[in-house]
Amino acid sequence: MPDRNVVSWTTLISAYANKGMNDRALEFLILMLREGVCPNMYTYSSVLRACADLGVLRQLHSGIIKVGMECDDFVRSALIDNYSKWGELQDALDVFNEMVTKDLGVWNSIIGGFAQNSNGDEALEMYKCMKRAGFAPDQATLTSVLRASTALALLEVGRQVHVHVLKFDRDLILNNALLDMYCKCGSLEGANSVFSRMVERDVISWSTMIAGLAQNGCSLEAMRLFEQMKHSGMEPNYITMVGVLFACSHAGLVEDGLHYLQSMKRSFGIDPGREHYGCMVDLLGRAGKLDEAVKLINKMECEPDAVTWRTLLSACRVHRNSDLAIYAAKQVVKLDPDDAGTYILLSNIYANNQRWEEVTEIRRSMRVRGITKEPGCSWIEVNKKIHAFILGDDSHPQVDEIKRYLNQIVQRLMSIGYVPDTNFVLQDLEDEQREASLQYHSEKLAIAYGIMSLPREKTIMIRKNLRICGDCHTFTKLLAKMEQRIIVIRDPVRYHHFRDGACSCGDFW
DNA sequence: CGTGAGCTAC
Repeated sequence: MPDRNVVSWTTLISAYANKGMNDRALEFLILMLREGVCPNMYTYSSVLRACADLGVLRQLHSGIIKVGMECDDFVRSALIDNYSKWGELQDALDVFNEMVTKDLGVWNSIIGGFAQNSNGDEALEMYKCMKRAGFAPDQATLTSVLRASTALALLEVGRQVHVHVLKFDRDLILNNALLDMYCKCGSLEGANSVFSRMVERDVISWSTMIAGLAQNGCSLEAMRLFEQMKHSGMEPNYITMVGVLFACSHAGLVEDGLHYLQSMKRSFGIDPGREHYGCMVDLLGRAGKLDEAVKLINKMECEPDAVTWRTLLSACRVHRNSDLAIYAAKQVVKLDPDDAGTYILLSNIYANNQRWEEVTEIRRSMRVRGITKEPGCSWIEVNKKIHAFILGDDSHPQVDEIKRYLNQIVQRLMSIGYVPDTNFVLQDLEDEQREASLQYHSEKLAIAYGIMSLPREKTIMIRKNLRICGDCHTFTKLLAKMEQRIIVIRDPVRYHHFRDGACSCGDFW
């Protein structure tokens, strides 16, 4: 038998890891340990890449510590990366903090870990520390930082990052992230300019731009870009088609949507999945074809999930169909038992129909499960600082001034026909959110602050934790017209792009 | 001889 040293074992393990044959890679690690060959840092960083089980990861980690291999940058970076993949950020951070010196790869791993786990604040904080420690960001760093700015809707931070991106202006992944940042921060000018300057575009670039146009209320442009994409010879993928159907639904193109859904398998070899059906339910729902939407859900090859039913529920709300709303809401609750908004909406519908027993039952099951609705919170970026407004919380230093200003706005709007909307039956607002405090919903405060503080040409970009209520939606439409401002509110589900008295969602959300 | 980190979705 030939002599097998650590290198030959490692070569083998690394090859399996590269091919995604994770079980094989682990088997060979065990075999080599059994033969008494001690793994080195190359072995561990390869096998960590192949580890797809959190328990095994922890075992490997302790093994690594036993042999003193945890001081290697590659090994630590692989550990951080793998813990992040499982969402175990505390473990990732512990590994990171134990190190005295860190190389760029390790910084990239921890920044990427936070960015990918929607922990944008931490990612940006780490990025600052990294620069303070004297490291220059590379493509991977900047991509993660862009992702963090995107998640937080921080256009100004994203613009600053753009300056660094210029050094790597041929990096496709980085440009794609930049494109997405501009789209999600409501700057189609920025996105168009990046897209037109890219020397190379892949399917992700096109898909990002198509979805971005549609999200910002430019569905017809999105459809035109899709035609251009096909014309250029680029093959659409699963995600491209989600964007295309999303555009169809926002533009009310019922026929086109049905056509693409039916033909995408034949034309592009893509089987329609949950996301495509979701767009179609949205499309049919907007058009008021609720029965057809239900039929489509029943016809899906894949199981509908909570998002699918929530989409139908939205349609029921817009078209004021209480019976179907109750049915859809029950499905949502079944699949997502912690969704406070749906319980509240259901209870409001029952209350409106004097079905008090059901109201009591729902309130009881919320208590039992410990479900409470978190207060509405809105964020806005002004002078590179994030200002948070929480319903019923007056801690913003200028809160009195902002409220005075908001009251003036409301007065002016009422003089041109704004009537506060107090129909809450098919909304998920709690009792105390309905009355006097309606006037001070967090997005209204954030918008008022934005108008006070930002120059007229700047888009007012708000991020919200809950969906916008009907009254705030009407208020913002009228305000955008009266003040001639562009206002973007990004709620957890969709974008509302207000301009000239209209919203990109078409009053459907 | 054999190692890490970044992009699009209802």
